[in-house]
Amino acid sequence: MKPSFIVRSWAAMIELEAPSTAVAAVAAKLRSLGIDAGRDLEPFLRLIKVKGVMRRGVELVRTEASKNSCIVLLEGVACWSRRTDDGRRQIFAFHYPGDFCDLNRYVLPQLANSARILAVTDCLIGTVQFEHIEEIIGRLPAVGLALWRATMLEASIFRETLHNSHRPALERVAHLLCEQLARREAIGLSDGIIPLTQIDIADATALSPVHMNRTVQELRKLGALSRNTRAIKVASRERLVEIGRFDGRYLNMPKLLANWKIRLDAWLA
Amino acid sequence: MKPSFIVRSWAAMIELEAPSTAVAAVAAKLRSLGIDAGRDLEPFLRLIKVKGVMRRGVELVRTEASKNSCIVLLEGVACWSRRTDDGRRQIFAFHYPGDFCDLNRYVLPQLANSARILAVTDCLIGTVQFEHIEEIIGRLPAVGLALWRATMLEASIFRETLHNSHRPALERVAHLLCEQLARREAIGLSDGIIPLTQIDIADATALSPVHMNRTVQELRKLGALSRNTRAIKVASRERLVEIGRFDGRYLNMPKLLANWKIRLDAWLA
DNA sequence: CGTGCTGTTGAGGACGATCAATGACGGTGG
DNA sequence: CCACCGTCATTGATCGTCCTCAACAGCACG
Repeated sequence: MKPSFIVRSWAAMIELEAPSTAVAAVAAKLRSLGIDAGRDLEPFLRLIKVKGVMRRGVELVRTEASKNSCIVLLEGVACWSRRTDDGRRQIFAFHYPGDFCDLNRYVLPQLANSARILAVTDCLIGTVQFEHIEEIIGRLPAVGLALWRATMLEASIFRETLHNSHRPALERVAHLLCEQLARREAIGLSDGIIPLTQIDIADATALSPVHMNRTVQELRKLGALSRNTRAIKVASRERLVEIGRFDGRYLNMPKLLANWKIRLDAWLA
Repeated sequence: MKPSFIVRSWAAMIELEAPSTAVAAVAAKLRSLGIDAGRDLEPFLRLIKVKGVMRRGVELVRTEASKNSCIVLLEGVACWSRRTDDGRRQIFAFHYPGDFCDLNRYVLPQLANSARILAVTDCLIGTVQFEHIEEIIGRLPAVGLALWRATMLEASIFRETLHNSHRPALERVAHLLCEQLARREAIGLSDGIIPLTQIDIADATALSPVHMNRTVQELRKLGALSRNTRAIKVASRERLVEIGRFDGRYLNMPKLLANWKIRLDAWLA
């Protein structure tokens, strides 16, 4: 990620040289939440201030000055994590461009807890002031509902993760990778590469790195992941969906998933 | 639960003979979400229609007629569950009086999925029409924010459950019981009895009933649960909190938890 | 050209699942 | 009142998935 477009100005995002992919990702996300592209989208985009690049591994700290704002991821991958009792890192969910990383703080600030937002890769982030959110919700109620939906979608992902987390390692990892693949495709990242280390995935599935590695090898052997690279690259989406018994409807992206083969069992029972 | 107070009328809840404990529970819940008791509370309570008693084990079905409404639990215990691939029941969360069981359907109806609301004990339920929610949110924005908070609180519980679900059985069960205890105390149920079967708890912790039983026995041996009854009865809250390393701040009940001994580690790190 | 992180492999051990059987309790109907 | 039945609780034995420890290889980085 070249830092050429980093601007710390407080001017509006769309007036800046924020990468077009970032703007597109945020717009795609908002549209999927029901924001009217013609009327409400632009006013909201104008609230996003580009903050800058955060290096991989650092916490997306909220400085004292920006305590009353929340973070929008513009480029890269972040995660919502916490330390477990034994000092391990647990990853609740990954964030992709267009995601609001800590919108929960707007709704329940007193709950601000031990969770941390970490940059999993180098990240470009923006912020939105709480007061601006409050103002636009009052002015455009549809935006309020869209933000509510954004948090509900996150809850839906938590639920699915919870469901997934008590399944055997192979299915578990396959399912997680399916989700990441779908969410990346939803914002135009369709190269099939999932830019996470095996350790990242281990922390997100609560598997040991060792067993994670064996599981990845198994997925490669089964033809779901590519064998030609150290990176996590999906070789066969169908295979992965099948292994993970992935039913992506919890992600609220009907159009995208129309192209996917999806299990129907649970919905017909 | 005597059916004497069952009224299927559409008159407002507080004008009915809904048990006072139910009204108190709903009111307590709403107040904890930031509803102004003097101004916004009563208008909201008036929207709740008492529906009737559901027997233990049945699904809290939404009839066609009430498709556009959501369920408020008034008495008893319900759960949000799903069938796993192998036919097992998985419980995501329990519901107590005052909880909105499916408010998510109001926000993201298209996501209405394979999840089911089941009565874990006999339940008294009420409903609120979506149109009434929409109306009151428009009129009293504070109610809208409170409902958003309600869904966020649920998400917070999911997150904690996710965190908890990768710990050893003993801690896991102790933590779950702590949560149920706290949530019951919050609505005035302070007898220390948790009206769940070991099978219910097994389904909520993804443990086998056999191992669940051994864990319960261990908790009894450790003095956390009472040995004098078949029921799950807490003998020592302190012991249970200690074993489960329970930090209840994710529940958003600061006043209640002031009496609890709570771990501070994660918050100071 | 080391230094650190990530990926990879082997061996042993633990936690919890599974199978199977029995006991205890509550409700139902004769 | 008692016999019956279903659900829940309890116990023992075996087995499997995944963790842990330990060591090493490969790649990226300064």
